[in-house]
Amino acid sequence: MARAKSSSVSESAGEKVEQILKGAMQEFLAHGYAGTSMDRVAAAAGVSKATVYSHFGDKEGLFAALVEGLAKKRFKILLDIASPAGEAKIVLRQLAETLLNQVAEDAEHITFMRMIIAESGRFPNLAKIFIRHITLPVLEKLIQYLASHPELNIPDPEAAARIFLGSVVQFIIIQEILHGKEIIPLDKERMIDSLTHFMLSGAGK
Amino acid sequence: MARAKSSSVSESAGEKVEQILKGAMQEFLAHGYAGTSMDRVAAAAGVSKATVYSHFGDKEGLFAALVEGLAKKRFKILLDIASPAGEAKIVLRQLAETLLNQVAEDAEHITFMRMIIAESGRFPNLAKIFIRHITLPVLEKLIQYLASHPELNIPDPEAAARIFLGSVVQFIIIQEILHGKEIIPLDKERMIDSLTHFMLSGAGK
DNA sequence: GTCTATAGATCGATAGAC
DNA sequence: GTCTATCGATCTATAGAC
Repeated sequence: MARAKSSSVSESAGEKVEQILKGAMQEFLAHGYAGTSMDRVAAAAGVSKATVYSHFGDKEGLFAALVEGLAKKRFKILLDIASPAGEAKIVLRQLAETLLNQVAEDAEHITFMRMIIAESGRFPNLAKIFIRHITLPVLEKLIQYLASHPELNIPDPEAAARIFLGSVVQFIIIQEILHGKEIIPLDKERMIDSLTHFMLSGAGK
Repeated sequence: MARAKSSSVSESAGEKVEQILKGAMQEFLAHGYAGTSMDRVAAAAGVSKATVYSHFGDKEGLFAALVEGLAKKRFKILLDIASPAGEAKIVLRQLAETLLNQVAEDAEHITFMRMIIAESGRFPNLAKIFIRHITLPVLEKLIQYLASHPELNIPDPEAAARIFLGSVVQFIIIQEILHGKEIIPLDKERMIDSLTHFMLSGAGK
């Protein structure tokens, strides 16, 4: 019952590593990089501090490993969202809807975004991992969609995709991350309606 | 030459206070909240640590005073930008242009935005000060402008204003704060063109 | 009011036993 | 590999001299 004290078998291959990553994620998301101590990471992971150091070298190495893993996870989620099919009016509406509902309600995602921005000064490479693995693929999918539907009459698909996703993400940042919904409330549906309205404004109807 | 050792006159009313605020801003912008020590603030301000504490109580009080001051300064700058006059096409283009050029090139403003987002989890009130003093006034001016020009045929000025400013701000966040311009470069002019295109899409031309 | 000096806690990182 | 114990530095905050 109590965990094997281990002697030879070494059944716990990457077991402690995952414990550490999980505990570290918890602490970094809660307190940011500078605000997180290695003692607390070790405690949250249920291992000793020395074990943490033996696996990840130092605090920065642990943080980098953590963010890369999270970015890949988020990458998957968002790419599933952005698989377009059907009429433009419906596709665009659904994309905005899913982003606003899925992301805005996901507290961990919110906190993750906050942390990436927070540490983007000291850790530019982590921000770039985020851009490369999350922002860029979603943007590219949308650009491709807009460009392959000439009936929409969009003069610059790349810029339009930026406007579309930028509006949605910034809405989430203001309402959720910066707690703006208590000060400037605005229904998600109205954002969705207006976004699709502008995107379809050039269509022949 | 050397500063008066002071004995009675007390010419330095809020002199040290301003020194402290200046030094603190420097340190907080460079290292974030948790990453900044009161020793370094005192050193950067050229005063003793005890003096810092006597004026601002504790670290959080100092941070709050700092952010409130910055918010008011930013508020002024952005409100000057958002004073609309003239034809819609030109007014909107100029607003986007000024925001993109003025804000994107202002390293201090970039860093300030990063810090506000970074600390918005632990210090929600600071984020709210930012929203109330900066985001809200600019948003309101734009809403008022859009609403008072019915020839633009904008169905929901509040949502449209969000889209306009959200696109611009998120563009700055991705390109500048998250270092995205090295990965997804995009000319500001194309953003401006597309933004005005969408906003004017309902006008009778 | 402003300083020096320091208390008391916590930090990142490591040595050494097992 | 993983642990305990600890080092030396640094942290926030304060006491006491001037």
